[in-house]
Amino acid sequence: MAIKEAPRSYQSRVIEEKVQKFWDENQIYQHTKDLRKEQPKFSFLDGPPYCSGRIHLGTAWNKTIKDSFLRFKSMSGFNVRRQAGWDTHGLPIEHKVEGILGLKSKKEIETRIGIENFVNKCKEFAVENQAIMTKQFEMLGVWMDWDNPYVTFDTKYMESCWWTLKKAHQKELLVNDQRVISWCPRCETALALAEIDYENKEDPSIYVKFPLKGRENEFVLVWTTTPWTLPANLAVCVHPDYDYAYVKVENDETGMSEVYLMAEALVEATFPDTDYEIIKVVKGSDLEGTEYEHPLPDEVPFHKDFQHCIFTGDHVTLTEGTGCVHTAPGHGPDDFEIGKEHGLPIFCPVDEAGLFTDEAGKYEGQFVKDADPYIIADLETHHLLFKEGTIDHRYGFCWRCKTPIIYLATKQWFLKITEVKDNMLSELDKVEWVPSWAGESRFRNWVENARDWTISRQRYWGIPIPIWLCEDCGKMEVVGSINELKEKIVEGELEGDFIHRPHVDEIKLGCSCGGKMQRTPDVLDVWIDSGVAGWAALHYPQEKEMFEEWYPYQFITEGHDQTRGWFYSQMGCGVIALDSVPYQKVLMHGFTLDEEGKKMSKSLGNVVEPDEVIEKYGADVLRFYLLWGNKPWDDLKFNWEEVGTVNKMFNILWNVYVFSTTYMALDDFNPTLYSPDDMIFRDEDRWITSRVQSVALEVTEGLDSLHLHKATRSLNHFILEDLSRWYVRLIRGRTWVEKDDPDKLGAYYTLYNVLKELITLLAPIAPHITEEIYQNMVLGVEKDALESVHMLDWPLDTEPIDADLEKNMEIVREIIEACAHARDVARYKLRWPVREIVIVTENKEVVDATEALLKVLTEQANTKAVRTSEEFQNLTVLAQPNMKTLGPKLRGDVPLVAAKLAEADGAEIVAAFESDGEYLVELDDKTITLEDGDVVFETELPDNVVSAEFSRGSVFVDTELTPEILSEAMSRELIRRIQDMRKDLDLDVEANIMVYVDCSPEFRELTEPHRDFISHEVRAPTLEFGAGEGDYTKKWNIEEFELSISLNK
RNA sequence: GGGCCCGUGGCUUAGGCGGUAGAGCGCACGGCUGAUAACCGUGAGGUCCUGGGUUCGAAUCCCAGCGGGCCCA
Repeated sequence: MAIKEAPRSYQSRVIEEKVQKFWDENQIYQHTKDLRKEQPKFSFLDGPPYCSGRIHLGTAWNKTIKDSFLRFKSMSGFNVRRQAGWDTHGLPIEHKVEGILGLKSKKEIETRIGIENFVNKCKEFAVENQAIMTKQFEMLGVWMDWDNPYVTFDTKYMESCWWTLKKAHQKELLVNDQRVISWCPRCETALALAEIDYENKEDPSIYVKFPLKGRENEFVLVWTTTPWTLPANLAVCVHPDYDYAYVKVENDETGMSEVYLMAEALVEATFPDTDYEIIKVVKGSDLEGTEYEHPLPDEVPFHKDFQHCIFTGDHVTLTEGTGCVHTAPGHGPDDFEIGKEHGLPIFCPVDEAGLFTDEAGKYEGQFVKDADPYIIADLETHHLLFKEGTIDHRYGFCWRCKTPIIYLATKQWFLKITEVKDNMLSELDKVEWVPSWAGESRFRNWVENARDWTISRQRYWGIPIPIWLCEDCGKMEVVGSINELKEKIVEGELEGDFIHRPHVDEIKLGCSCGGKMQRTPDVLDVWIDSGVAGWAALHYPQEKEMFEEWYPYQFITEGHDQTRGWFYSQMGCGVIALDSVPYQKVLMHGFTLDEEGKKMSKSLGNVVEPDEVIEKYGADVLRFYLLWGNKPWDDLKFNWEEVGTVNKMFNILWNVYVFSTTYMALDDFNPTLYSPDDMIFRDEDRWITSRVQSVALEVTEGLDSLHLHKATRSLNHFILEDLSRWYVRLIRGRTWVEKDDPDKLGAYYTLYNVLKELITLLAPIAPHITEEIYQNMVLGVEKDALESVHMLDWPLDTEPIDADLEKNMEIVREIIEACAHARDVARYKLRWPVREIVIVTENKEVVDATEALLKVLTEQANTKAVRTSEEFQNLTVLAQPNMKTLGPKLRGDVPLVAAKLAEADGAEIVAAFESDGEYLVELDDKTITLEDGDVVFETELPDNVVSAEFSRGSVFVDTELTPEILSEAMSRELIRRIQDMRKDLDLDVEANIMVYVDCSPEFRELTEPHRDFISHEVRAPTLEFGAGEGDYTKKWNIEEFELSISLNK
């Protein structure tokens, strides 16, 4: 075994497929888990993705966070529970299946297909999707228990869910009640708040006149955007504390004046272009009990005998409308409350499909939204429509079929969340949130506003509500387990998929009264399904052992949409079932948006598939990008260019790896054969070793605190700046030495250990490339090493960290970069050495750094000498007469003095002023005394010096071309040409060649002194001057020299 | 209307316990050449959304507003 030379280019897909196959065939995941079996537990609960068919970028991000963090935990010595979960029930799949089967309505499910077939199809669909999505997650490199996931349709899982409901019943938190709830007329089912999407929608906006009883031409003016709810109007609400005005207005149509009752504050906005007169103002409370007539008594006969009047309520606002609120207790939650308070009937002339019933009189049989124009027309006919327009506002839609929701009064099952809200809030305080505002502000706000939870659904594919009601006495029984069901069964059998509909519907239980109990036909809200995952995944309470080991969970992470979703449903279910919140720490992550910051959606056509990214750049690049692009809790604007940038980083990492293995393979390097005493380590070796440990510290802190972007940024900086751009550059010369040179070995050894450390740190985030490098490089030489990089212990060793050394290197790097800049200005090539550099600084740190890393500095600045100084002494000082003072004083002598000053050494003049306070100029006939201020000085760099500044000083580079320098420069130029030709021939790195240089005598004279050096650098034991026969000959121009080089293999 | 988050060069962003604004990409120019379909250097480019306040000093803290996003009424 030995380190093999790595493939020249980074081919992510090839590597990733190979690595995944390796994991698979060798059960690496299982082995990694086994390795940590006896170590402290870390329990994690996977928020179950919905089996919709394909993962999207957000799901990929979610699982990447989970996988990276859990791999880190595992390497840090924890026995991690990471069971995958799947959410399978509910409307989304029912819809897909309806589509597949060509069903158009809920009714057709029962009449055309039958519930059993439908439910079977739904299950089949979920199972297929689960398999597809599992493959996608595996391709992303996610390690979870894919073979043993929790699935919400699993019988044991459902049993735990039933138990939860039974607990709720025992605590009297499960009630059946008539309330007004959000309803989807397309799916014909109740919806929970979490199942409503809000989007903009255009609706009618109408002002309706309700005639005040017993008054001629006086009306209450009400505003509504849902004309179809007017047939159910039973009252008008006003705010007790606001002022209400009687407004007199001329009716253009009839020419008669009419009086409208409305909130005074809204009069101006309601009559922007009309003359009006306020004839009276009263308090809202004064209006209580005022009677009015329904506008459509002929169309809806119900109203003929009903007494309509005005009530007061604090829910009335003055933000829009008229301050007189149309109230239909059958169609609005607030209205419902008002109705109950005043003993109104809950009049709801609309059926489950959203069609008006016979109670709606004229409108019977019409779909409510379709009836809007007819109702408006009827109002118009009665001259009761004051104003008609449209409004664009936020409106709720069914989360699955996008049908606008309506509010209906129906009997449903509820969990009385309002009664456990306080417990939820105190449990919330025990949870650690990242970021903290996610819990302390956002989630708290949501819980504080919690309402009772509508958990019954009039659908098919879901966990059947385990409630049986006696047909005779009405007694209610909540079944909490399968055994309990078996015990109480009197009719029907437990066969087939007995726990799902329709089989469960056929099971009847015996009642204490002697009657039979029939199951309530509803299924559960799917948010209950996932809400119970904490214990249902462990089959608690049927099985207790795992529960005791793993509950509660130390960590969960989901997107911010789960504030109203899983964070909440788990909290609610947990408090109801176990009086506790199931999770201890939550990372709330963001959404993936498109490049413009818009939501990705099929209709916008801006969806980026994870597969697409993996295909192009690989899973590691995608994973790294997702954790690098921004803070985890901010929304991520997906950006292809940025992915490309990450890809570049991986390429460079690969290049470093190729570089390393090329030489290590060539020399058959094996770090286990040497002890550090056998090798020479230079400052740069100690530096990179220190650096990688500092990075380890940053990565650990970043991952630990879930500031994942800090971990990736630290790694990114290290790979690019420290390792590739600096360390490899510094050691390049050392790798080009033959034999087992201790200095070269020191570089190899350091490089090897730094790379090993780096891939260990990177392994949780980029599991494939690191495994590939580990398999070749580490397992190539360390025969006793663990079989996978993911089994290694997390490396954290602060001992090699040398802060001074890191600081010094930073300074020296800056100086070297300043030198490069100076050379650039002077157009003086890096390849040519310089005589001297002078670092001018008053900063002691710079002087120290220069001394400490002199060798690095000398080599990289390509200079023969380095000097530090507090000032640059070789400046030429130019002295010139100060015309302002000397002009009047010397007059005609000025040019003479100027000439003398120009000849003189400026530095001497400065010295004279400093010592004597004056300077004497000898003219032919007299001596002139110049005082301080009579001369102005300018400094000038000598011709051969260029300077550049860095943050703590300046560098002066002496570029004078001495014969020695030129000789070396030409030799290096020659080497460069020969190397270039070697590359043209694609020679092996270690291949020897013969070289003939046909050039002028001058060039020969310049380069010959370095003949041995040249031979060595280009691996040419034979290096001759003069024309020679070669396999490959090329003509070159170097500066003014023309030459021809021939190579022989 | 309420809650939360975000607003920093053309793009993506770091910083955010107050002290002269950092980076990457892109662009322009130059360089390097055995890691090289790489790489390096330099440069241009910023009212840190706006307006107030606190302070010797605000991108940072406070208030108000504007714009965007999410969630809810």
